[in-house]
Amino acid sequence: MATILTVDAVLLTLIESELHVALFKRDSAPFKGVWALPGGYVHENEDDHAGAAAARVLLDKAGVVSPYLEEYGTFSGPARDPRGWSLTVVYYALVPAPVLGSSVQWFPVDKLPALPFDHAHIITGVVARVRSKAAYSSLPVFLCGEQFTVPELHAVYEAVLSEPLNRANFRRKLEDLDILEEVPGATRPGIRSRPAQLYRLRKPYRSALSVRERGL
Amino acid sequence: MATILTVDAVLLTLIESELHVALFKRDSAPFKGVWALPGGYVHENEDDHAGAAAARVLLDKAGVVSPYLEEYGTFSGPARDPRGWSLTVVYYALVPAPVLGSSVQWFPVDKLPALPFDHAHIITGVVARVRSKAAYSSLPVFLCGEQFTVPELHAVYEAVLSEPLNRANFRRKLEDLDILEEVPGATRPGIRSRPAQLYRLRKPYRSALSVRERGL
DNA sequence: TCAATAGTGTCTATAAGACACTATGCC
DNA sequence: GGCATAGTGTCTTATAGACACTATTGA
Repeated sequence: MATILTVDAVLLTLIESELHVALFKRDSAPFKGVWALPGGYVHENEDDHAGAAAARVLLDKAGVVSPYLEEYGTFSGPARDPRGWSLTVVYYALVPAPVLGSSVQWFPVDKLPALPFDHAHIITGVVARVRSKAAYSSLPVFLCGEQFTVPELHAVYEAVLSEPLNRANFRRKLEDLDILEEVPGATRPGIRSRPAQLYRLRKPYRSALSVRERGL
Repeated sequence: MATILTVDAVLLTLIESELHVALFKRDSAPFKGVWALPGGYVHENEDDHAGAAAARVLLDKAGVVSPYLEEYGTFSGPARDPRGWSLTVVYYALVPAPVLGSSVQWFPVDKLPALPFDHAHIITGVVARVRSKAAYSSLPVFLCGEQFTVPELHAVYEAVLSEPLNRANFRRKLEDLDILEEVPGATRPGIRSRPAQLYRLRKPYRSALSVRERGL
């Protein structure tokens, strides 16, 4: 069993209404110096489970503590890593502000550089999963900051789903979901227009997501 | 990296309208002789990926080639296996006829014996996933044989979801899904009643599943 | 012919989508 | 005051659920 066991993290954010993924310059072989997903070995003495390893990688490499971190699946085989048979557990996370470190860079998900291993394939799969989940869950709220207005969240959904959503119906379904609460008295000023009420996630939903029977 | 990497398979079937899971008597340590999920190490020279290892385990231990085999997720940590830090990739499969081998036995999913590792936890998760998927996909057809009648499939859905489904509406939604085709001229004789038309999955759906926006 | 289950037609209730309207703050 | 965007009320349309009916076989 010389199997290589790693975790990889697909960190996503929204920049100018486009999904972007965080890539890092690899600092060791193989593919040293090449842009790739942040990842690494599981550390048996510090990681309580594979998900903890992914969280550690995100913290170390991007300084990010993501409230939403979910397993996507595994990728494995004899050919995906030049070192031999390998298996990686892929996690994905959504963050609001694109935190920029020295070696991290954000790339639009449909304009990626050449990627090592099967990372292009992995990103394709995760993006499809996120888009699909957005249609029937509250996933996209994690792309907003702690506080946000309904029109802002509306724009985020439209960006992720890349289709227009009726404003009034969007509000109605948000209301039905009952996952947001008003921030009392707080509004986001409008430029030359009416300010919008600020909302935040209700506590029970801060680290999980809410699912609707039909789409949002 | 002395990490233990395994796959485990949750093989499910329906016996007398109850979900049952296939358990095997372990033939090696740890927990030798104890009922457990079929599983094992990945064989780097024969398994093209972790899913292939799961398929191999199912074939070797249960003689089953399941048309539907999907990854559920990973379970990992320092404590789940007495040998040390371990990670298992869990797959699940649904089969029609409860094939019985010498060392395999079917247990109702809510009346399991004491299980080693975190197998009880794994089964709970998979069963929840299967029940949830049944509500909006064609998953349960894999619990039927190659050919089946609509009333039979109807009963399977009711068993998995454990709630009554309106016959007429069930038929309408099946029709909308358009995943079945009539077996020309073939019917299942009724005892003292009208025989039912036999159907089978259309080819494109024989190894995948179809998803509805709303539930079935 | 009748018991029993297969299969269909149609009405009703609910939820989604469309759209027009009102409200409010900033220039 | 008027422009721009926030926020609401309501009509229409699609889909899900309920239910009653007809159809077909075997005893």
